[in-house]
Formats: sequence, C-alpha cells, structure tokens
Amino acid sequence: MAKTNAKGQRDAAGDKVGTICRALRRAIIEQALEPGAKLPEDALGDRFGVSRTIARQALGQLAAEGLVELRRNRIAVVSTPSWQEARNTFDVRMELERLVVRQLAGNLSKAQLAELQAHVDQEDAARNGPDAVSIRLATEFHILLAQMTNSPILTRYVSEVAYRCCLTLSTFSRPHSSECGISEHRAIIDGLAKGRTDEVMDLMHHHLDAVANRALVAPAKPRTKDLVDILAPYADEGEATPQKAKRSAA
Amino acid sequence: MAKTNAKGQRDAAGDKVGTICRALRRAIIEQALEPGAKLPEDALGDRFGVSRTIARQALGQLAAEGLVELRRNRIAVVSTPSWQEARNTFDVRMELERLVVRQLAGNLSKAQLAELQAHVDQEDAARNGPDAVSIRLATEFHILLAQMTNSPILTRYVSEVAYRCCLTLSTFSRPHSSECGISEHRAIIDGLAKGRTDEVMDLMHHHLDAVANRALVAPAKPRTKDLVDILAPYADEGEATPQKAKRSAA
DNA sequence: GCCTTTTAAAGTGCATACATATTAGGCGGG
DNA sequence: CCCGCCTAATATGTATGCACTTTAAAAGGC
Repeated sequence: MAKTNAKGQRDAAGDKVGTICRALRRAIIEQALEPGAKLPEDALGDRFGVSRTIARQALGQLAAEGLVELRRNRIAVVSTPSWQEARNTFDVRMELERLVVRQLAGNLSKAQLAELQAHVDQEDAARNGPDAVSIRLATEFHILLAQMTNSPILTRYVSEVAYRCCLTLSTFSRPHSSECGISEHRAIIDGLAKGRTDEVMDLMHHHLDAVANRALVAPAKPRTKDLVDILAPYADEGEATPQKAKRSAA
Repeated sequence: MAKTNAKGQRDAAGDKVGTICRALRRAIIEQALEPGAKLPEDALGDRFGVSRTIARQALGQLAAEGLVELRRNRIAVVSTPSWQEARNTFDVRMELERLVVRQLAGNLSKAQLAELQAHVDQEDAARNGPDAVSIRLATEFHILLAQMTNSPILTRYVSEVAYRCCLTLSTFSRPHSSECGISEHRAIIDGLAKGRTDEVMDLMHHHLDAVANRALVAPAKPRTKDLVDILAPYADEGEATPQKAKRSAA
C-alpha cells in the first residue's frame, strides 16, 4: 500500500493516528480550519491515505482534547467554544501555568534558557509574517515551558488548554492580536533565569490575563454558524419568531 | 434533551463505549483491577457483548485518561504509575482543586451544600465496609465538588487526576485506613458554606497533602484473578447486554 | 537435564462491509 | 408561491475478516 502522506512528512511506522492529529491540530490553531469546519471521516482518511478507522480514532482523540466536537451520527466539526467555556479554560490555564513557572524558576539549565530564547527569537522573526504563524509560535512557547517541567501530565494539560485558548482567540478575538506579548515572554524567561519565583508567577499571571482580556472582550460573534445554534440562547426565554423551531420535543 | 458529557465525547443514549469506560474505571479505582492487570480486547468485548471495535475505543479513551497503558501490538494493561508520575499528578491536583474551592467558596446553594453533606454521610456509612468503596466515595466527593463549578474542563481534569491518584494509592499505599479524611471533607464543606475562601483553600491543600504523604510507602503485590470473573459485578449497568460469558479453563 | 530453536496459539492493527441515521433536494398538495 | 412529505445521496456506528506481531509452549540439540 502506498504510504502517501498528504504533507510528504515521514510516515513513520505505526503512528498514523498521531500524524493525523498533529496535522489537524496545527491546521486548527493556524485557523486554516475555522471553528465549525466539517471533518468527515471519509475525507480525512482519503486525504491521509488511511481508512475511516484511523481517521475516526484521530477525531476521537482530538475530541478528548476539546478541539473537535463529536455528536452522534453527525459529522465531526472543529469546536466552537462558548464564551463561558473560554473563560473557564483561561481560569484553568492560569493555575496550570503558574505551577509550571513555579517549578521552573531557578531550575533551568543554560541550554534550556537558550532554547527558550531561540524560540522567542523565532517569534520575533515571525512578527511581520502571517498572524497564524505568530499565534502558533506564541502557543508553542507556553507548551515548551510546560515540557521543561518533565511532568507528562502537566505538559498534556497545558498543551490542551493552550490549544483551546487558541481556538478561543480565533473565535472571539479580532485579527492582529497576534503579538502575544513577545516582550512578556522575554520577561518571563528572565525571571526564570534569575529564580524569582513569585515574580515570575505574577508575570505569567498578568501575561495570561492580558491575553484573556484581549480575547474575551466581546462575547458574541455571529459567524457562519448554524442559525439554530445562534438562536439557541434566545430560545428558552421569549418566543419571538418561531419559524423553524426545534423539532417536536413535546 | 441530549445529554452533553463534560468530556465532549460520544456519550449519547445508546452509548456502549461510555458504559464500558465507566465500568472499567470503577473496577480500577475499587482495585478489582490492579495496576498491571491485562485487558484484552476480545475478553472485554465478550464480557460486555460488543465487538472488539467498541472495546478498543473504550481502551483508547481510558488510555487518554491515563488509567490504561496502551503499547503497540501488546495487550492493554491497567497503568502502573511511577512514583515520579504520582508526585506530578498530586502537584497538578492540588492546584486544580484549590481553584475549585476558590470558585465555590460562598457560592453554593443550600441544595448543593446538602448534596455534599449527604455524600459525606454516605462516606461515613461506608466506613466499616470494604476499603474499595470508601476509596471510591472519597474520590467521588472531590469530583462532585468539581462538578459544582459548572466548568466542564475543570471537572474533567479533576476527575482524571483524582482517578489517577486513586491508582497511585493502590500502587504505593498499603491496605489502610478506611477513613480518607472524612472529617476533613466536612471541614471543607463548612468552610465553603461560610465563604471563607482562603481558609478553605488551605484546608483543601492540607487535605490533599495528607493523602499524598500517605502514599509514600512500599509497593504492592500483584494479584491476578480471572478477568472475566472480576468484571462480573461491573458488566451489567444499563442497556449493555452481556452475552454468554465463557469461563476460561485454567 | 537444561538451554536453544521451532511452531502454534493468541492478540492487535487495519481495512472493509453492512446497517442505520442524517441531510438535501424533488415532488405534489394546499 | 410556500409548506410538508418522500426519496436518494451521504456519513456515521459497528462487526467481521485478514495480515502481522507477540507470546508461550513444544520439540530438538547439546
């Protein structure tokens, strides 16, 4: 069987599910796939040269991460987080990342600090490039930090919330919020190097708070979603114009 | 109304994967399935009356939650967390649960407080029963708290770490103490009712710290019974119609 | 008698087939 | 012209089959 991978990446032995997940994850956070975009199993399997079985597994995993919504008998779609969910995600994220920097402060090797610096340099270089890349790099900075804790579970959770916050940004935020505070990233690295635990925890806190506030100012953005979904919040209070109401629930 | 699962996964009415997951999760935290126990897809499907496909999905989900280890071409086994992983899990758990009580302090309705009290009463009643039930109830208390935040992601994370901590206890801790700090649970409820945020955060912190420190003992011994027999009490929960269970001739 | 080699059994990895549910468009009635 | 029913195309839900891998036991050599 031809191992034709869509992107020409190495289709290493085994991990086909992981490959698809990574590809989709990246496509989602770079907003190539917008919230609400449909993800049929057939199409995915076709694109990546695998059967529906594998595509399905990948979708299941992404659903567990919160990037994809899976409803029974319906096509999987990229998640459209509600404003409240976004708020909750940011709350969790703050605590987790405070834990990250608390564990890291003063405990990083020179090589690790250099790696962080290099990453932020990359962010700097991409400042004038497309927004999508900037956002991805900013997110990956936080994930990189989490990885340095050597705590698999912390890494996983931070990755998840970071990706989901990205989704949130692409749902609620205006274009060009891309400068995710590169200077703040640098300040955090500096604080970590100097081992000022409390200070760097505050830095991280304010950094994430800034990102959250930038993203969550406007609760509503009626994009090309399903009309019924948009009207859902209005459905239960007052019946204004019942055109295509929900199906006969009575 | 379609029931939306906190995990954003397929959990609709005719849900078999969720049923199997719940059964296995419970079997694991009650230590009917000890760390290292083998979970062949065939046997699971056989026991729950579904095909390997479904059993496989369930295993995949539990693996994502960290309760099961999935290695390529090998039989799935119940996870055996390392000491370091356990430590990391407790660290994360503390932060998450501090966030829970911070959000809850002073914001609980009388009905919710009553529900918590009722749960602890249950714990009390089970104090002289089997250890397994006490441990499960103690874990579920924390999950119940998390659910009251109405934050799906927080609920999911707390559930995961709580279950994994259970696994840790059954790995490192001796068969001790039915009393997993019931009085501490009561104190937490009291603090939440009175809205003393900082105080209840400290309570939770010390409570979890106590639990974690109890898990500093030597390893446990593997006891392998027949999988089919172990799962017998967990098999029928809801609409899953277990087919004929064949006994393996030893 | 013990260790190595061979071989069969058991289990997973993946694709495919079939059943069922959803969706979109056409057709007829009002 | 608009609304509701009916039908075909599409997509998912689940089971099963086949190939490959691992595992354990049996056979054979020293």
